[in-house]
Amino acid sequence: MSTPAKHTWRDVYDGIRARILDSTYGPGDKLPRDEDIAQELGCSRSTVQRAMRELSEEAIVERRRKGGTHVRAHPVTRATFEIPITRREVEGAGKVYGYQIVSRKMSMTPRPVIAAFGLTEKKEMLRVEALHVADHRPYIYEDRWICTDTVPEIANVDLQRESANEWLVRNRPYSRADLRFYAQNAGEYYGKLLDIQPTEALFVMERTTWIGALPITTVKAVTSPGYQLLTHT
Amino acid sequence: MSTPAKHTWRDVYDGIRARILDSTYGPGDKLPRDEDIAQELGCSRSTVQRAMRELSEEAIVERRRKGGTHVRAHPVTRATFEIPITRREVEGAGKVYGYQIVSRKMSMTPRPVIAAFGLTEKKEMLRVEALHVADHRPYIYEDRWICTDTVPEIANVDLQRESANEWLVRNRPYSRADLRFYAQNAGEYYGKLLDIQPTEALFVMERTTWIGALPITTVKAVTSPGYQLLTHT
DNA sequence: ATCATTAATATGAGCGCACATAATGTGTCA
DNA sequence: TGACACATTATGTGCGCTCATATTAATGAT
Repeated sequence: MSTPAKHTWRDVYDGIRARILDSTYGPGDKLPRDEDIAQELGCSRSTVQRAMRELSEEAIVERRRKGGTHVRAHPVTRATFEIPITRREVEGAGKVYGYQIVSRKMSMTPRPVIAAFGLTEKKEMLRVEALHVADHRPYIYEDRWICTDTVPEIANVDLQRESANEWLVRNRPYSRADLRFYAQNAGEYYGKLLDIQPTEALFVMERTTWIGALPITTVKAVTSPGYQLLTHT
Repeated sequence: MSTPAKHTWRDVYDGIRARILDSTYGPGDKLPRDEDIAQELGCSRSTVQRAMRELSEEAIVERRRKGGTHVRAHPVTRATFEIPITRREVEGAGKVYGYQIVSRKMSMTPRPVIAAFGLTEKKEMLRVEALHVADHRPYIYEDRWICTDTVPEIANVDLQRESANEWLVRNRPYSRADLRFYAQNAGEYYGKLLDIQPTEALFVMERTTWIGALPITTVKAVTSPGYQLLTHT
């Protein structure tokens, strides 16, 4: 049964996707060539290609030159998260944002920081510990290392007024970011800082950024209890 | 200074991106029209469009019809994660995968499950609790609710042989997925199941899927201590 | 049979054109 | 001044063509 009147790439996308969802094409199956689909649907190959690229980017389908298009045999859930600047996140939730620096000093990078950046040896960097506050309650504690070789200007920035978070993101765009999520107990240290029990389970986000091959900064953001990260969309 | 010899969309992409990274175009700035960029670079508008779409999808740039293209004033970190089938994740790490069902029975959905699906009232669904094992140690405990109205065949599936996880993903593709990450203490219940102290902090992933408007399944996957989720790429 | 070389082929990309769509700004009229 | 209809304009999409690229499959030599 041919299905004409598919002219927009979205139509094609929906059509193919529907056929996959209703198991007309099962996992591992090979789809027809773009050109054949185009002819069947009465549209041009470029339109089919546009639809296929979308399906491919969403990990629904796998494409290989000469190999053709296959429904992914081992589906993966691919999810996109948006991690905004903390101040905007707090204000976006209708809360009062606050920020205070806990410490700021030059130090030699400990092993975990060296590993995060993928460096070969110790280095002196600026370490900034700060607390983000929402409605006067601790929200996120961040332990940040900034590579002063890459970002020397940071020495002259008043980090009381503007968080390192914001200053960096607005002045030092990165070309690569690594993210890492996990859970850990508050312990005595974070317990005191966030004003909670040391046994509490905390959600932690680690973020490391580079410009080209040069390290910019790595942050360990320890969220207060109850924090959740949701998929965008 | 004009920059000719930009012919592939990747070249254009890199060029624009470099100009943003080195602050030639700062946050909020308006970029030239696609056509002007095309002319300057000596390529066609469609090539510029291709590059721009990429920048737009990566949240580096914002495009509006008639409004033009602007560098995002408030950059966000946008990260993509891939969450594979647990068995493949374990085997991919070179470990021995095991799986056992803890319980399986029809029950009325509790409030959190109703909320996850966005239902208006209670419903009877199949609840499957199971433990994923890596190298004979507890790896992930999953507490899953499956909507038997949407997936009646699940009643006849031998979930001892194939995890609900895998069966569903291979037989019931979803059209929408919601994800939620957070941390929680193991407590007595999860402590016993995962063979750890009740005070341990655990990383939890909740995943809810629909086909169209119909609920398929919602899972709370409680990972064992030390689990980390990394960005793909 | 085995391996290296070569041809065939499906997807990827670029171009130029036309038209669609959605915002924005402008002009008209009260 | 303010509200509303309308023209303008930058991006979005579709098409048909061409060539590039990556693989697979066929071919031939050893």
